[in-house]
Amino acid sequence: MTNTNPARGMRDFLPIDVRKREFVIGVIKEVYEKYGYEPLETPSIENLDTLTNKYGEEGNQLMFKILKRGEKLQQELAEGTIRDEDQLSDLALRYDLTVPLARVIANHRNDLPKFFKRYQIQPVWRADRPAKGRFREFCQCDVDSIGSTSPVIEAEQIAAVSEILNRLGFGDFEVRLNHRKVLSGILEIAGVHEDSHSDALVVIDKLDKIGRGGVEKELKERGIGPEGLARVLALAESGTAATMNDLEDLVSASMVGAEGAKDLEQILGFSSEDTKIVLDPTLARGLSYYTGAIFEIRVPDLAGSLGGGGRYDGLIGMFGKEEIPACGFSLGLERILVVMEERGMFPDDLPSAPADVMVTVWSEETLGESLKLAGELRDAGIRTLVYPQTDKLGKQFKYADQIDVPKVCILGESEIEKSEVSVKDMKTGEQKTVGRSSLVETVKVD
RNA sequence: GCGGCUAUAGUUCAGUGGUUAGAGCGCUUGAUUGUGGUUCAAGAUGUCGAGGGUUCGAAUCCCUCUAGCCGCCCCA
Repeated sequence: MTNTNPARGMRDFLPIDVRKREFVIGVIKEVYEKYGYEPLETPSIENLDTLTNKYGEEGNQLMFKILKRGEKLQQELAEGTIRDEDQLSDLALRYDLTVPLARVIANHRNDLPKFFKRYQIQPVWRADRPAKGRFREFCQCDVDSIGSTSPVIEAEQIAAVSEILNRLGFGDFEVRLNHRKVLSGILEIAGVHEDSHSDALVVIDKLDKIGRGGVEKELKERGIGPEGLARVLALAESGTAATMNDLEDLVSASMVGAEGAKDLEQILGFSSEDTKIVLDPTLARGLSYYTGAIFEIRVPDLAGSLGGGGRYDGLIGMFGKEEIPACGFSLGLERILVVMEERGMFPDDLPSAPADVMVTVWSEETLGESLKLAGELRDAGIRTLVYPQTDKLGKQFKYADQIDVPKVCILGESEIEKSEVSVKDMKTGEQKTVGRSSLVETVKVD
């Protein structure tokens, strides 16, 4: 027998799972729409060139690449033009929704408004090792604003995401906020050579996890000198939650650093006091395209984040046309679902039955009559299911019970004779017989 | 990429070297030829994850592989 499990890190969604996903997606869409973001969809597959070198080394490695096909591949193999692994593929599954968006913006600049706000809820793929809340196919819920460098954008996105999480019932999330320019400033002051900045950032990001000793070791491994080391470690000492003043002090000696701090101050100024925003000078984020503010959503239950994002003013320009500023935020649907599942946060009224009413079948001869009755109920907007074959009534009821249908219409010999229907409420066990004309009303009443 | 745990019926799991591998739940049938949930009776279900090894004898011990879960790294 063939293995019936889905491929590693992929999942099947049974009806109840889909209901839960759709409930969360519904809230997300509603809020995004309310803030004036427009829907966008892009293909699952992109040209490999579009995605390569946009995310940093890690991203290149975790991309699902698609083999060249047919004659093209055969020919190239025969000719020996393919020399390494990279040349075997020309397409890849998208790794996130931001880079495809940047491609769309560069491609459709003239068809889109000057300031373009879009949301996009679609799956992305990463060849990562599956873990709690991490899968190889997962759904990202992105919002991005294109065309403006104003910190209003960041504040608005933080507000929208916070509203979503509040509406879903998360009371304890916090938005962690930092700025790539603040990080650059810190590194500049620390005397870290610009070439080592990205390496150093990766290490700084780990401060809260591997501690001072670990950071010292890793910085050394990455060839960052002792004088830089001391300054970067001072950052570790400062802890992760900083005040605006701490932050300004930290970077005052650097021009870029000060710019970043000023940005953050404005973002905070534009944000509601109800939102818990924590300045975290050690937050770095792995994706290489960020240039300005960066943020992340944390909850205590998860080692990872519920979502993250930031400003990427240079990415669209990488597609060879205009430089266009942009900023975005991504919520991880499965992260949200994992926590909601653990905490039992789903509402009780998620549909659990495939229909509101089931019609029984008495015999082969009356099957048509049952179908006709179901048609009448459906015309009245009632979700209706017909037991698909003749069977003992007991079995039909047992099935109705199993699938959790609240009401059953019994259309038996005697009912048909008198042009009546018996309606049984499965919860109370109550049953009454009514004329066909008043059936819809009877079924609709709770 | 590193470390740990797990894999036995549809499912959750018990079974730590000895006859024919068990239980709860679920499933099938009947009590009940027009009525589910409760009850009672009967019944079916297994390549013990795969492959190799040790042994008179392996679900059980050893090795390899595969898959899943939990930490770490990284990420949504």
